[in-house]
Amino acid sequence: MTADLHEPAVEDLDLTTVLQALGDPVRLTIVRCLADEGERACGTVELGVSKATRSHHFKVLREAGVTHTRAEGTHRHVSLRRDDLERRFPGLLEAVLQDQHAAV
Amino acid sequence: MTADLHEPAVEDLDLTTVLQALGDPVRLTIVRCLADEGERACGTVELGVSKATRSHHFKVLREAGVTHTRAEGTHRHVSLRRDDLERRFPGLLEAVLQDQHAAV
DNA sequence: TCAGAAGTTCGACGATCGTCAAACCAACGC
DNA sequence: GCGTTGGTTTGACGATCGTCGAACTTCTGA
Repeated sequence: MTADLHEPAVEDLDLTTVLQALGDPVRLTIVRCLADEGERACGTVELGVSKATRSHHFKVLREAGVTHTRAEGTHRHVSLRRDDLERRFPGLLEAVLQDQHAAV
Repeated sequence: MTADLHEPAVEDLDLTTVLQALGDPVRLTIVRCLADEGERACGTVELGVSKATRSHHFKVLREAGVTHTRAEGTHRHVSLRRDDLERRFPGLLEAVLQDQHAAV
């Protein structure tokens, strides 16, 4: 579990990258869950995909700067970088979270 | 130039699809241009890609429901579906357009 | 009538993506 | 120590994507 936990600084957040990160059903599910429940351990989100795939999606979100990951023992606690996103792209995350349609 | 000009209805707009459509540098350039300049003919946006590629990107935006295309002779006039997007995803487009960073 | 212009469509290509199983690593509990 | 648990990494796979040139369609203007 080397895990650099590399997260971009606020000023390095790239809109294209963030939109790409959000433009996936599984990752959108993760983001919604984090928005509702606050910080979550990586594994406690039900996604219907394998461990490896889940890890991959969390990595994409983290590297896009959407989430913050805190290591604690064997667990990783993941949370939304709401303030950072709001500072860099005001209103964006709110708009994405507002959408109820996609809950299915 | 068969061109169905198929555009989804407001209630059929899908967040994932829209975010995917916006998550590309070229298409983001198009959207910004349309936001600034209003309706534009397809070809009058400088993108640095071939005719075929440009046509492809316009198609993606249209089918995602981001743009409206009006045929007039050999030209296609493309415009942002601002109202529809605002109704379906309040604040989303505004947030995307707000970003100045990406102008390069 | 016919040449040209505006867009689309059709392969084709390399690159990236989402997915998985399997192997791996690091911490915890016994 | 040792097995277990939570998560990552590593290929590998098929699918999708962005790109192009070339052929095509449709309209326009001389």
